Amino acid sequence: MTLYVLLGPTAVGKTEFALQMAEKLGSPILNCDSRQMYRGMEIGTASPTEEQQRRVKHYFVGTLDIGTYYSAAQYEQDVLALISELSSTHQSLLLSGGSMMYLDAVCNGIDDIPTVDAEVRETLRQRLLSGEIDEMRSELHLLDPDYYLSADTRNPKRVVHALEVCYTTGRPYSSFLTQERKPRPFSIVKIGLRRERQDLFDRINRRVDTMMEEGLLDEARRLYPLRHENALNTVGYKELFRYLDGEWTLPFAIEKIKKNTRDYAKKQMTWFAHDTSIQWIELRVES
RNA sequence: GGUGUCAUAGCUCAGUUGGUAGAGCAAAGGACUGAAAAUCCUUGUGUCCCCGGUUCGAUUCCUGGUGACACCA
Repeated sequence: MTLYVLLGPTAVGKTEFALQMAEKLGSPILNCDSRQMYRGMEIGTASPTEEQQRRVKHYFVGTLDIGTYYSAAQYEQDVLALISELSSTHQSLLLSGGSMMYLDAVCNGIDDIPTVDAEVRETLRQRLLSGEIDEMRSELHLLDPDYYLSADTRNPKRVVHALEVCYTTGRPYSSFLTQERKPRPFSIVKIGLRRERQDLFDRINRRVDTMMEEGLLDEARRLYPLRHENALNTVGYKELFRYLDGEWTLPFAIEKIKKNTRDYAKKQMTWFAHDTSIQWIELRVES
């Protein structure tokens, strides 16, 4: 069995390319976009349409309720389980998406770290909110000096997560990090889509305008009551929430969506650039 | 045609009482092991519109151009 992994920055044109590829391979599409997995965010995440989903069977699209906890590690398990099930009837399978860490979890595996205790998580979250980051940094320095040295301790998320693991397990966070690559019972072929930067940025800007025409603002209004859920800390929604809160004007929020999407695309390209196993396909400007 | 104001980074502008300049936005580079479309870090040399003058030294002051805008005819 061969797993084809189609990846690339947001708005590069993965969805349509994946459909054609899936039809050729006779494979369903295993989605690897962390935000398209949530139900109710179809416009803002440029999810495959119902029509596209009729063309090819999709997995991991709109399967989660907003507010459901999900992670790259869970995704790894779910995808591996599905692949093992489908591999009895398929020679080739197609995974497509741009969520870097999720892709990495499927292709290389992610270390087995115990699930963080919900109470510990909440306590640390509160402490962070009340400005105790310096104390938390000191605690991490004490509990896991190795990790403290190598980690970016200016990034609160890194400090918090490492501490979460230290407190729930009673062991240093770094003791769970093996750097080992997990073997897979199938071969992996990675195909990357890319475009000239200006072309990609033009597509992003245009796509945001199209989303607005398709009713992104209404979608955001509908989701507004859930705005504090992590799934909605997402480009396209977080900016419109600030408009709805009266902090930003609508044109300003739209410019921010475009800018943040461009930044996201850059971040994806930086990540993918290190992966020498990717075979790149250069897409050209469409008229 | 006359008078006035302005001309500085890709854009909008600040500033230098004369010692060659800095913000915002845009842009660029990077990190990443469990909510990652998240989170975090780094990056500002540009004929200071052009020619000449004064000066040890001009982007800054002066003459003359050119362009933009405003007002008056």
